[in-house]
Amino acid sequence: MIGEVAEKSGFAVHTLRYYEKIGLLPQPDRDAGGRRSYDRDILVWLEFLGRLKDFGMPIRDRVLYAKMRAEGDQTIAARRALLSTYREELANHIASLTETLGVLDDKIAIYDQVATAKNGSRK
Amino acid sequence: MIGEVAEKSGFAVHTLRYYEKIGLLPQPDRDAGGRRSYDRDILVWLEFLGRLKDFGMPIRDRVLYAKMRAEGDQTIAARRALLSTYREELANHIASLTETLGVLDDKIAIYDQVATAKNGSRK
DNA sequence: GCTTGACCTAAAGTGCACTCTAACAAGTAG
DNA sequence: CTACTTGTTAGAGTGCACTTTAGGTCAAGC
Repeated sequence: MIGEVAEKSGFAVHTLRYYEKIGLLPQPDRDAGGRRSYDRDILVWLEFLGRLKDFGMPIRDRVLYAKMRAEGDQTIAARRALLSTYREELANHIASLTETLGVLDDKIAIYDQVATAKNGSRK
Repeated sequence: MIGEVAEKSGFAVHTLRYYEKIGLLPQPDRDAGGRRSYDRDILVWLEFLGRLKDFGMPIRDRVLYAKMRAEGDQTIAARRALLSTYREELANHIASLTETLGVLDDKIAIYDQVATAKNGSRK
């Protein structure tokens, strides 16, 4: 079962066990042979964790978020606050990356100009 | 002099020496006491390196780019190709981050709804 | 002349986030 | 019955990008 979740989620089997150990994933049920048997909604959670990871939330805070989530409704305000902080950071980051995209486009355009000038002068 | 560049660029002194050792920065001139004396345009280069770093270009490729740059015009096509590859990657990354921003906003909105429902039911 | 502070080098250490190893168990196909 | 696959654990190892340490030089101020 862990292999299947690994394949569908894109995380390695090792990574799933590691995530479980550090508290990012809930302790799954086990089958008769002691193997992990996951709920289907684990994939939704993993997809969300992947997003948190992709934009740079450190694993520490992902763990914190996961633990609060496991504690239920009384942590909603704290979870909202945590996500809000990262939401702002992400918005700033996107703005800065968009600027960088423009810088790269400018650079590439300049390289093209240099190349064209060379071809032109070579006639 | 290295302290001044560190302060203006935002990179630590140690990091500047490390960057020099791995070939990201040119070997600067030295003064009588053997201290690094940088050209003013080092700051422009550092700012660009910072951008390459920020969007996730690994140091390996930053070094490759720096080395090609040092080799002069004959590497322009290769440099253009390298930047183009990362430009595409960056555009995709920005798209995915923008999607994630939406996901976060949705989550936050849901948390707000839950909080409102609670206050309402509490009367 | 001594201290302070900025600089120097080479090399070891750090923190993050996995990733792999070793040694084993259990179920399945031929 | 044997081989193969998939799973189990604890703990060691890896790669990246710095970051710190150890041990030193040099110029300026008191």
